[in-house]
Amino acid sequence: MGEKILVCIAWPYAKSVTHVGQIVGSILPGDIFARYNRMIGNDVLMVSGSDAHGTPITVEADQEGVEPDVIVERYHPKILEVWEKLDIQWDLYTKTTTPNHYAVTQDVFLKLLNNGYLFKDGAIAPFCPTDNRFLQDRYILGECPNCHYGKARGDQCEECGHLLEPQQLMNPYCRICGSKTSSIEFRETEHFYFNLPLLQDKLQTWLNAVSAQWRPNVVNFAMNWLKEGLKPRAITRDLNWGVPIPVAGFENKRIYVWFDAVIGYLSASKEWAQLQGRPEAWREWWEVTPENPRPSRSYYFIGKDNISFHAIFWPAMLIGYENLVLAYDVPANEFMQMGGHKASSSDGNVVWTPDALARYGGDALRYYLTISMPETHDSNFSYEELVRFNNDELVGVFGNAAHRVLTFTHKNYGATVPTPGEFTAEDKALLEISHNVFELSGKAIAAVKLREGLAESMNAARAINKYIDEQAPWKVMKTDKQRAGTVLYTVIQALGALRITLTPYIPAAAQRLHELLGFSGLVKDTPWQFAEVLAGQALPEPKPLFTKFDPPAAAEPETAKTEAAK
RNA sequence: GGCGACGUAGCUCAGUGGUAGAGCAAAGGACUCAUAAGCCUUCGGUCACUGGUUCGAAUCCAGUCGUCGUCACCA
Repeated sequence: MGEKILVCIAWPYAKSVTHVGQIVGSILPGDIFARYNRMIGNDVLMVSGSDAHGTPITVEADQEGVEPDVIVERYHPKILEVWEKLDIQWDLYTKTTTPNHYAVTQDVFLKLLNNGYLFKDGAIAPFCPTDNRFLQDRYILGECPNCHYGKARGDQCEECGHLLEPQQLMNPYCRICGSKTSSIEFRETEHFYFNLPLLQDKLQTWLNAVSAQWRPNVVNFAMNWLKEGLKPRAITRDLNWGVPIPVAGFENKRIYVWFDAVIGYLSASKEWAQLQGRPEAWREWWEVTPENPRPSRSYYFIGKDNISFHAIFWPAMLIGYENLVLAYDVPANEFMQMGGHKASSSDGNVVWTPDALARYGGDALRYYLTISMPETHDSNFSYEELVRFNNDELVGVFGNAAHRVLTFTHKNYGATVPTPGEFTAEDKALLEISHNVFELSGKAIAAVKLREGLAESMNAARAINKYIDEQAPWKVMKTDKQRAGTVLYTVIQALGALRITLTPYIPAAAQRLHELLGFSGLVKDTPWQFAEVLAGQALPEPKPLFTKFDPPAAAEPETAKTEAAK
């Protein structure tokens, strides 16, 4: 058995069906990485789920006049459908409303409390007498003291961008009841704080040791945060939606979402273990012991907005809990813009994943999103580019290489893999490429350079087309059928290699090629290594691997705003 | 405003001290097995700008401009 690999993927809000920016930023890179690791024989546990406790969900629930759980239960099943169509191979995709997650969150809370990392402190918070509840900053509106915009929020004025404290707002009022007659009060309340300064040194030591290979934006961001000095951070709120606080006197408060969401990685691992019928199995990935100081390599696939939570707060929580494995790498991606502008679901400037899937399917979407993955800087989504990459590269380069050879073999060699004769230098060169692509692409994927890993396979596909043109088996066959058969055999070996190396990227297409080459079983369970396609192996009737698409109509908007999809 | 990442051919991007690269787009050519796909050739860049270090800078340093993120109640 190989190494234990823990693939943790950022938890999407359960208030939409996910947009392609979320897919390209964390879901897809995690899936590609996990699939590769399974194929090289590593023992992968890949988990995530829907985050139910985010503020946007309570805002939406308040607007609709329903319980937050109604919003969650509306979207969670739709999200599961998206994973199905996108071929995301989870070990478990759960949600933060499970009893298990509540229990694990409370356990972490109590452990940190007992270990001395939490403390209580008073705070002054805005309170609405009409609704009889404390208000979060963004539930308060008022006049901005800076630009005098009338609907500034308690945390920030959207008009001038000024960061605000609720007390600074002029004529503040409650966003829920809208009452301007009963003025907002500022009442005393009490909360638990996570004493991050106590963990500063241990965090620094850990980061210094582990981050040498991390992406520069992640390392610099985290290091800078530590350099400025950590401050205690409140982890409870005056809310009624979230994980209850397991301490007497705090019945009307909840653990705040940023604290419980990251615990999801641990709670999901435990839930997975229970579902396996091996409730202790999660320890194999998580539990640090003297004999096993690094039970697994854990990777956190997130967007750049999430670096502080995964490179600072969550590691601090794990250190405070003791004996749980810390991140091995946090390969945060930059953002994918939409039509040249920042993606924003509130502005409608997003492409919903189900829309993109309905139009072009999983292969084309996965391929395009990988090609344009924002690994080093922001990228940009457009349907036009998606169609172009599908037509030029999937259809034209890879699909064509497979189809031209398989149809030719089918017509002229009795639908079996021809028996090769002597190999020429050119044959050996292509066979060498077919062997090397495993190491070249694998090395890139292992280093989480996923675009590069895909490029290695596509370079091999280009080499196939070049070789076919140079060898011209349709010409050679007229005088030397044995020689032309050797050429076809050679190309089929190269296709056999690509059906494996492309599996993490476009699993459905790779499976189709697997079958077109006469194999049974699942290519995703095939080891990541060269395997000969044996001479004499029967080949089924060839079919094109991919479908060509018409370019999208020019007038068509780049971002769909279908209410139904959301 | 502070901090960080990024800014390279029309487009998407690689390249972190030694004579500027790939794919696509564009132009031309040879071929015909293939979803008129594929192959070959050509065209195309004062590497955001200014200054500095160096024998030598896309690459290191400083500043400027632009994009994005973050700054502790968005996650």
